[in-house]
Amino acid sequence: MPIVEQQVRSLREQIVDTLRSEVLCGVWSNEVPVREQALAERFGVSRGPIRDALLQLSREGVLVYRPNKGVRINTPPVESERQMLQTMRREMETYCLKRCLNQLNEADDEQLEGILAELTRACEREDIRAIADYDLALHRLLVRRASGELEVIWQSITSRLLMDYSRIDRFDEIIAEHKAIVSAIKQRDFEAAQKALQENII
Amino acid sequence: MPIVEQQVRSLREQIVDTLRSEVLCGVWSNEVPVREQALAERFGVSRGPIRDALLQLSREGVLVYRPNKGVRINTPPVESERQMLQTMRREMETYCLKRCLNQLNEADDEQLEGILAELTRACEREDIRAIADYDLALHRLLVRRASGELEVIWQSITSRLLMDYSRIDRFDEIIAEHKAIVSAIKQRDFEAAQKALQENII
DNA sequence: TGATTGTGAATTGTTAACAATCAACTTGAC
DNA sequence: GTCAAGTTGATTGTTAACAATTCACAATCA
Repeated sequence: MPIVEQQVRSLREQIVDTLRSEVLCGVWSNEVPVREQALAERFGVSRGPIRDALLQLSREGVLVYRPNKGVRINTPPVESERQMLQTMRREMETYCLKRCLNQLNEADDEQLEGILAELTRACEREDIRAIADYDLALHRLLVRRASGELEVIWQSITSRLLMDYSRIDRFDEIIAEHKAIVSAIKQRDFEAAQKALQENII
Repeated sequence: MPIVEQQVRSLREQIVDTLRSEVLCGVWSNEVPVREQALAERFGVSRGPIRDALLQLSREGVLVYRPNKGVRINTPPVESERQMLQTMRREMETYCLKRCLNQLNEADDEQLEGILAELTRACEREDIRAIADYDLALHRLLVRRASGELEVIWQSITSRLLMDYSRIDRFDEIIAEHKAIVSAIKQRDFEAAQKALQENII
């Protein structure tokens, strides 16, 4: 079983995930414009799926789309906006935790442990991109188990929050926080899990 | 000056707005599958822009996309999920109100009055679709003035909430509530406007 | 009968060519 | 030298044809 569940993913979704991961981790420069043709050649596909992916990321708030001018990387939210989005993310993940906690099974627990292990390894080698990916994968799992239909909204909020990736630094804290979350979830302890979640989303 | 500001809108965005409005007002049957070719012929364009629009509406939670199987209309959120989304919407619009209130100008006031007038007329002729459109247009104006980048998230949440359009019935209440909102905004009275907003988002 | 496997029409996914648009540059009059 | 209009190259927007996939239905076999 794969660590991160990977059902049938369309070409577009694979491209979206790759590009989002890169943008959020600051791999892309804000100066260099995003060109469809260049991306198409890189992924070995035509411009069609690339356009799909860019449109989706625009709709997600990662990129900004301007008619006839393509896309550019969005700017991070201002501080007050960021705080509001944080509040919303906490609200949403708390809801998802409450809703999914009692219907999680052993396979879910194993998957959480798997993601946690990968996250730990990513922290050890200080791989920012992998850290962000597995961090989000863990939270995403909870959202998905609660309601697949909330995932798109959750993703938009979280992507906006990650637009300034400044918080990814204290690696040991990241590991400790996520260990606490997984541990509480495995014990089906809602209060503890919620507390751990709140402390992780800062 | 148009009632609802309508800058340069791409073909795709026009299609998205039309389709969203129709789906949310229950014009579409949940049974009849959505076919790209049929929509393309209806709008007099090729399947490309239609695909773009359907993908965007999927990302918005109005439609559900399944690889190689097209899209279907999403189901309304369960009650607990609905309440959580309501909380988030209130949170967000309160923030937007606070942020934009003091930088609104007379033109904005006029626009709000214009939307309110259209909303009233729509209520009088009991045009559900127009009611929903102008209702959202009023709220959207506040969100846009606060932060154009929040609009996509706001739209996702609101679209999900409108998936069951059951609340659109007491027309006189709708008018009164929005009159209160616009009145308080024109006086730049944050407390009153917030209160009116909270009572409108139920 | 019931399950399974082909078969073909319908539908979505992808591609490449073409049209429309934009931005930068050149040209030329003043 | 400066500004305006025209030109050109690059980029996005749209289209229609083609490829891949799915679904319904019929044919086959145990």
